[in-house]
Amino acid sequence: MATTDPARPGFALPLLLLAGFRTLIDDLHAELAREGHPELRPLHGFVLQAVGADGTTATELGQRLGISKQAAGKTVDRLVAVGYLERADDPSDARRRLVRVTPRGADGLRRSAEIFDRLRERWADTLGPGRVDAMEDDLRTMASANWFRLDVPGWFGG
Amino acid sequence: MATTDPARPGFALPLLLLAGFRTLIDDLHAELAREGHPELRPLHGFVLQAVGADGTTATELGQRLGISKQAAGKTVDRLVAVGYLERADDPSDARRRLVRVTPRGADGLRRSAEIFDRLRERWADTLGPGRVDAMEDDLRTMASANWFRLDVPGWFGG
DNA sequence: TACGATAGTCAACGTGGTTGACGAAATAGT
DNA sequence: ACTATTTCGTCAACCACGTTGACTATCGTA
Repeated sequence: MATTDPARPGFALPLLLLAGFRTLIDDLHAELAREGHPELRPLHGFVLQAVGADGTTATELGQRLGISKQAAGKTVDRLVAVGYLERADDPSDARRRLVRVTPRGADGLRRSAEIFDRLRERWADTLGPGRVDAMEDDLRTMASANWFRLDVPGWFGG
Repeated sequence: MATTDPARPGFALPLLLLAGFRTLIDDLHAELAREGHPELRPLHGFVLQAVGADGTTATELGQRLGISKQAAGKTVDRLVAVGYLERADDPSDARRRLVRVTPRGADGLRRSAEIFDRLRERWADTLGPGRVDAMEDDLRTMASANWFRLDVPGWFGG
């Protein structure tokens, strides 16, 4: 049974996790901007990922992201406006409007994956062998459940 | 020089850091709600912390939080409305409006610190000795800079 | 065929952020 | 002592992201 070390206050842990997340995301977008994607916002990458290679619909996207279909629809609107997503009619169901990643969106997605890999290597090189693996494993243990919930702005604000 | 392990894709790390942060904050607010503070939102705790025991002004708060004075003022308005902050005139400077934590706000702050300590102990008990310390140390190494920037909703969204 | 379920959109609203403009008060400079 | 500048707070307009409720169009089925 651990007891609270005054030098290790509990509130530091969430702050550090947030700072780590933020550092990675900021580094990603700085590099993404250099590589021709300055309009991409942190949220957008997650949305593109959730749309996936096969495309989806706004309602399904909302379910994947843990937000309402209306919110998903509005987010798709914005991504369409900046050229990362496109809409198409579904010939087999006139109610549905397919949402697909454009070539530009796919390029951003591919570069994001590469940049994240490079950033992880940088962390691994700096921290030493096994440390990033251990961090990931520990986080997987403690945070098992709520993975793909990306309603961050509304969740944090309220 | 590390190279990318297909079983350890780089994009998992930020997701796990976010999930860890989110788990802690959700657990905190679930407990806070049980202890009589159901209105407190994730952002609010950080704002109360930034106001501090001595009080501050909207402009200074904005600087501490990394947001504009106008945004800080609006956030203070909302916290005043739910009874966690109060405003008072500064007798030595008629331009300034002092922002102070109310007794209710101080209670929420104190409980938050205790709950975070308990959550950290839970993590330490589950993960084993030294693991949380190591995680904190590693995150401090990698995320050194942008600690107290709490413009999360706008940063993430855009 | 008529009806219930589903997809998408519109409208109104709340929270959190931004910039620009402005008045009032403090401070600095002549 | 009187301007000139700076600073604090606020107002207004706007954007991003989320919510709920209502509505139309379409699909699938009893």
